Amino acid sequence: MQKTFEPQAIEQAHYERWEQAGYFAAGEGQDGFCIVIPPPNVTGTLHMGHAFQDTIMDTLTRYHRMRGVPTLWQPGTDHAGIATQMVVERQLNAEGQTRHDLGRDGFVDRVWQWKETSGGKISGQMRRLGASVDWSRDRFTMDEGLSEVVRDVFVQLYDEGLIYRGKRLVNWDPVLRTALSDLEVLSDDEAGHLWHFRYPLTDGRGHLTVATTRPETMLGDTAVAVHPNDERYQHLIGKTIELPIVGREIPIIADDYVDPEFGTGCVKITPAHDFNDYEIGQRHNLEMINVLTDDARINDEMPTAYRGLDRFDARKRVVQAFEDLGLLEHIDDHTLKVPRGDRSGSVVEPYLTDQWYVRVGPLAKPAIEAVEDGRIRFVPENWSKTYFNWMNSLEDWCISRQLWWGHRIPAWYDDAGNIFVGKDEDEVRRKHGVEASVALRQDDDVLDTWFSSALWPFSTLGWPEKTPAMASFYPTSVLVTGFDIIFFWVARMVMMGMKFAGDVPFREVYIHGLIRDQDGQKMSKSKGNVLDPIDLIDGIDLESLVAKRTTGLMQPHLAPKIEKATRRQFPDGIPEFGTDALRFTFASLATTGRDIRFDLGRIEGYRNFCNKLWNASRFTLQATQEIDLDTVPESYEPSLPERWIRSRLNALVDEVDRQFARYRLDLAAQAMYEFTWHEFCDWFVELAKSTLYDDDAAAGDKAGMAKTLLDVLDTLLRVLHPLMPFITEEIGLQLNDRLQLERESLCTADWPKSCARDTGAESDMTWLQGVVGGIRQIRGEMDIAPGRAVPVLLSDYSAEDKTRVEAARSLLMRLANLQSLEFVDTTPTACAVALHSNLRISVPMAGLIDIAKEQERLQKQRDKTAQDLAKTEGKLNNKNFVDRAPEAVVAQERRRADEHRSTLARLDEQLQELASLKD
RNA sequence: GGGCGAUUAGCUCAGGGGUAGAGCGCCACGUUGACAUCGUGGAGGUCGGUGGUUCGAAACCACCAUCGCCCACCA
Repeated sequence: MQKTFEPQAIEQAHYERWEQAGYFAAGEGQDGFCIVIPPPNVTGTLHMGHAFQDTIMDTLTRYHRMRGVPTLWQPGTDHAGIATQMVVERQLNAEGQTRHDLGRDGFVDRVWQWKETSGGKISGQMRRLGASVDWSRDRFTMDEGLSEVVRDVFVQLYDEGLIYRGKRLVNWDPVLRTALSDLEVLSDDEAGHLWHFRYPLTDGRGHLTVATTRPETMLGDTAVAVHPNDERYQHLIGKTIELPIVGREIPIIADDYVDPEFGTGCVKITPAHDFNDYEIGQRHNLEMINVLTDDARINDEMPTAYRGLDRFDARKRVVQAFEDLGLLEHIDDHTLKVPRGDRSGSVVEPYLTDQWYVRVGPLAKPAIEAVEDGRIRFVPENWSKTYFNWMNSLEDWCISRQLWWGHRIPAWYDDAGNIFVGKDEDEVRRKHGVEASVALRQDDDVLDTWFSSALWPFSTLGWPEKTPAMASFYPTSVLVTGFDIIFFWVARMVMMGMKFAGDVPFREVYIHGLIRDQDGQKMSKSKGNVLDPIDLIDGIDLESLVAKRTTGLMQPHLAPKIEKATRRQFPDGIPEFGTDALRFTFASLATTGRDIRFDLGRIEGYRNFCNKLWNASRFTLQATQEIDLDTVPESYEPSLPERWIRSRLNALVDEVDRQFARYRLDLAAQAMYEFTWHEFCDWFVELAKSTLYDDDAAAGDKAGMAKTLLDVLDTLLRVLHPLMPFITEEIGLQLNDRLQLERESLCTADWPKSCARDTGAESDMTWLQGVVGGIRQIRGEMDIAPGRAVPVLLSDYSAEDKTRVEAARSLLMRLANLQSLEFVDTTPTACAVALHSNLRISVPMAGLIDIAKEQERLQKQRDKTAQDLAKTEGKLNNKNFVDRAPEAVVAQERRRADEHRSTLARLDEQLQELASLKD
């Protein structure tokens, strides 16, 4: 074995072997464990969030696979309608073309081509991460099979009246020229103005003043509203005004919606361009006048001077017109929520169009109940609140998009405008009796990407066929995802899963946090703080990293800033950490429901951990190399360290089981780290040396120790495997020969069963560690060179102390590097002393110890003990405490007080002796 | 306007009614035959504030402060 662990040397070869051997193939049988992957965008690449999520899913999957249940981690990718279409359109633009040059079919072909070249990137990255997905089941949301499921579901929902087509206001993205769902619109505060316009009364008796943030929409005003109880305007209700510029006479109406406190208390009503105004328009039967074209220019119905103007130019023109007419009262600065499309970033317009909707009410009800009654459990629990919050106030879901890339809506129209819905044109004609002579035209729109995503848990498992996979794995076990798509995805999967697959899509939803950079900033290309998980695995030099971060920016002027920050943060680039270290880091950071700052210090620490494990294994193999394990005597009785380490190992297995069950990968990782480094390496390996390196030790004892060392390492590797598959595989296979195992991989090895603890061994070892600790403390604080052996005298010992020392004499000698270890009745005055319970451990001073230094050291201990004693006595002197606290607690405090008193007395005694020595 | 979360060592974070924990960083000593990506020892915190419950609160409750996120139709 190499002296240092080199991840690159082993990772990829192991993965290829695993994949070829089919270890990740879906198991068969009942009660399987299944995770469906949240399908990443097929044209994207994996970012830190994916890597984090994949680590969690892979760890859980590997864990359950080792436990022997049928297991499936279902992989796949999403066609990501808008995102993908934009990527390809941008490519076309770069070639001086638009999608319209190619036409719909040509463009879609082009996207498919891009999908083929790009799709492999993600699977390559997932393989690097060690993801144990069943590649043979890989799916794409626009696969023929999945597309058919989409059509089936659409048709059934339509037939049941749960999908309908309707003309109403939608969120319209005028750059992409498509409708968006409410979720795809993000509203943020932006600085704007509140314009105060005068609208003259038709009767010529003055005017009223409206305040608006959208002057250009006044062209479509069909009323002015005031609050019914607003005394200022009572006399105006029912009158009309003459709309400036347009000259239309429109009514003044009363509606509760108006807040008299805001603005002037008069609101212009534009039902075709504002959601509230739309509602008011419905209530008052107002005309809806559309002002805009689909790319947000003033349309040809409007006064000629405005036609064709972009909405923001039109705004200026309208304001100017009011000013010219003397009707502009004043302009206030005003902060308002501006709705923008999450993809294009353009300001979204409420726009009157025909769209397809899912009637979500009937679907939401069972989906709410499933979480209420615990058939679906959120982890952490509090996310269910977020879920309920949203589910209880659902609006119908606009599912049509005016895009080319996606599932085309299975609806056809005849020339009369009749709608026929069915799987395909043939079926439509049959089902609705449409003659071949009647021309049918398919709807141009495609479905919202999330429509197919909502079907993912059962469409990937083969629904509507009664496949073995459906039988074994539906409902799936757990959905692992971020809180940002609870609404987009989780809720919709629950609704669709219950409606179509007849049960919840998953039993648990594990919600993890967002990966942020070291400063808590969201990672994004434009901030230039993105880390590529592969770069953390393989390392990357500074120049490549700078280049990567500064090319392809949407805002190239940010490049110098990004470059500077990158050079400052990574002066030497990023070193190679390896996949296992990255995975272990993710797991350690996976605490409940909070965002994660990715700290390079952590991953470095876990790379060191890999190296530690590697070297402990190297030791284990080397030190036991020459030993024939068959020579372990049948009567072999394991030594204290062996009994102890096995007991501790059992404790580890229990702990890891417990933490995996509650998705606390951080605590599981911590337990693994603690055991591996601080119990196995720090203590057991050192203790084992006492036997293995002792020329006088019996051959049988050596063989026994060797066997234990190898066994424990093997079990440990299996415990670590779900989190660190590569390094454990590499070492584990090297143990095969020694342990006469025939396994080909740890992927399919048995998960260790935990056994009973050996409490006697654990307390003996705790005692031993205390004694060694006492001596080491003297050594450390007295600056005695580690290489220098010291004599130790023991006094004030109990019979148990004596037995324990004799049983562990050689261990003590080695671990504390002792020259001698003797029991004495009285110790010489000139000693450094450590107290371990009642046992007095003395190191004679001659040549080793400075009296003043020892005095100082003991004084410090004395102060600390006196403080603790005071605290304890304070409690015991409190009558309430003694009367009301549980007996065990009181007894514990009494014991503690006794110990402190005794320690204190003996420290004082020792201090006096040192003082007398000095005189 | 509603809802959620955070506040613990210099940094990043666990914990949780019974004397404050880890990793990293820091200081000291160290080339002992797995590992300097290491070993041993050490320093470092009135657990955001104020009240309450309790024999006992860093933990539970209330309020407050600061920071963050989500949802919501104020023109």
